Amino acid sequence: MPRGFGRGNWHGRFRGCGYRWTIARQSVLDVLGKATRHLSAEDIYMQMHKVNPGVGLTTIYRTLELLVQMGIVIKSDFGEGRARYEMAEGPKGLNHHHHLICTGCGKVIDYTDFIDDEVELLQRTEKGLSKKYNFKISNHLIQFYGLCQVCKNK
Amino acid sequence: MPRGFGRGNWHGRFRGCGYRWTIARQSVLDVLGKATRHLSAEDIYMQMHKVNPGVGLTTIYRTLELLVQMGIVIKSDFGEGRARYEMAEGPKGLNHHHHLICTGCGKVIDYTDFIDDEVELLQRTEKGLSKKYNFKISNHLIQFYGLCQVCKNK
DNA sequence: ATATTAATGAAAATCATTTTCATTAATATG
DNA sequence: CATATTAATGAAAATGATTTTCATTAATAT
Ligand SMILES: [Mn+2]
Ligand SMILES: [Mn+2]
Ligand SMILES: [Zn+2]
Ligand SMILES: [Zn+2]
Repeated sequence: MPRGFGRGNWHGRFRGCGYRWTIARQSVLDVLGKATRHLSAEDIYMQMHKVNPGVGLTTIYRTLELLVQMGIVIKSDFGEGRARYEMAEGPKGLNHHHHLICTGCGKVIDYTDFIDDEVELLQRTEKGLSKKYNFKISNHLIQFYGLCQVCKNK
Repeated sequence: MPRGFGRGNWHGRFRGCGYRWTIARQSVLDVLGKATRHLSAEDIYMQMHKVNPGVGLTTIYRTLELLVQMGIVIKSDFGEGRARYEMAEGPKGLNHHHHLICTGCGKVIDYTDFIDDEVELLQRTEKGLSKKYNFKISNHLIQFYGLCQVCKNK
């Protein structure tokens, strides 16, 4: 195993796609892997700066684009004018979920509840829409907006 | 009725909110009212330029912001890096709908064919989420991504 | 007709993201 | 290990949609 590159088989995964395994890429994955929130590129930059001050913001953008394209990271738009990122697969495995967004304070809650119901409905809806509009649906975006507990009581 | 301002009771609606009724605002509503697609601010600017060359892009942005805030216009993000706008209420009355977005060519299809199940599921989900996360849900965003008929056959 | 001030246009600013280009470092090979 | 290849990187500049600034204009009330 190459020195300095520890856990996971990220190295192999990257090499398998023809990409090099670099400090910057490892570091972005480290930061996202430890994150409990949805991070912006700059959030990641600041976290990383403590450990790897040499890595620039540009590289972070490039790395994130790559990770999204590889399906390792999910990019979301919560309407703040900047993208946010999170690992596609949490510690407990695949992690398809949707978001509850507080329009008061910007807080974002992941939810996986009701996903089963949703999946069934989505399949039916997708089937109907595919047929009616001759559309091959491959993905969906579902977000709920409202006020969180804190903002509600103001 | 004030001269030069024809159809609708927009004037009253604006005055009722303490806003003035201007050529620019009328013109934005004219363009959006006639549109059959989702228009960007610049689309509107170009359309309007033929009729009212004096109105600037800045004013269009300001007007759109106002119209969205008044609930007259809906602002959407289809992932192109620019917002698109459409009337909230079509000629046939209220017009809540979702979008099918082609990732191949960018085409956007409105669909209102909510399967009853979809409405029911949304209500159930909103209810469940509200309870579990103490969230007051007021809105939702649902978009399907895929390939349109044309792009599918390539 | 006039006063008030909201609305506007033009230009500059903002700001997240992307592009450019010279340099660095990951990898393959001997 | 040394070296060649070239993907990856950092810094600085560019991009582009949207917003802000500020002096001017025009909608409204009187
Ligand atoms: Mn999430
Ligand atoms: Mn629409
Ligand atoms: Zn909140
Ligand atoms: Zn298409």
